[in-house]
Amino acid sequence: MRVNADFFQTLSDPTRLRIVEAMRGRECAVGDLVERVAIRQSGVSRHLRILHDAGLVQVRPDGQRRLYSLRPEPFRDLDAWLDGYRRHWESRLDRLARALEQQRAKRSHLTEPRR
Amino acid sequence: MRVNADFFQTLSDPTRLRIVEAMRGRECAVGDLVERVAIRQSGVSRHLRILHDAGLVQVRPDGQRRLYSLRPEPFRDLDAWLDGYRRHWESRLDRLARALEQQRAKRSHLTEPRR
DNA sequence: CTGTTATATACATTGTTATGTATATACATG
DNA sequence: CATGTATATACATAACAATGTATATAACAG
Repeated sequence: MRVNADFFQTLSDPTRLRIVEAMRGRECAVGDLVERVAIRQSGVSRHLRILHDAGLVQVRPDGQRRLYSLRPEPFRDLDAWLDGYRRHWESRLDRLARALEQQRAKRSHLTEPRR
Repeated sequence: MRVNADFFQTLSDPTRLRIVEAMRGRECAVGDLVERVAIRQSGVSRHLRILHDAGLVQVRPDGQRRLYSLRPEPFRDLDAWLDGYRRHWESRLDRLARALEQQRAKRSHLTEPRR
């Protein structure tokens, strides 16, 4: 999915955004989410429907439950969309330097960027 | 500004998103934007008001015109918000490798002032 | 088959939002 | 000051979105 107004629209509801954040890194049944956000089950199901139609989540049946999880693509797409704005706040080099710094602890054999 | 539902809400209108994208990298007067998006001047002014209230744009008077431009912070904040989801699609190392590749071509140009 | 649990959907309601028209304000120019 | 240009805002309208209640579907347990 490409990033457009509909994508932002999907994340523009507070309850729906809470659902997305609750799903970060884990698979959730509808009932799990009802406990975490302050609305009725019907509301959660509707939000999940919207998220699914928008391609943000995927579903997998598990007995009588349905396990929802985030799909990676939309987030990757949002990251790509942000690329067009990155130069507003830092040069790619700065960004790279920061990434390198974060990385250094784990991987010391990476090439220095400039030189 | 932290990234919350209101932030996404601000970008969730197609016209408003077109305005943001039209302002990418350049300062625009209201009249400039009227030419680019298909609504009346009053509508553009209202959208700019919303973008300004949300902290996405800044204004600078220039005679009888008002020059709008994007503020960097919200985009930086969105990038930081995305951090929490990055591991869904690639490791930081993959990300770094891609950044390095993109950087290689432009590197000398960006660092020229320091040599 | 019956009762129970999990999830989805139809409907009504209420609140919000985008837009155009009309008007106001602010600055510029002569 | 008078006129023109650029931008902002008030108001009315029409479309949309989120929610709860009630109900439907589907799977499971016995």
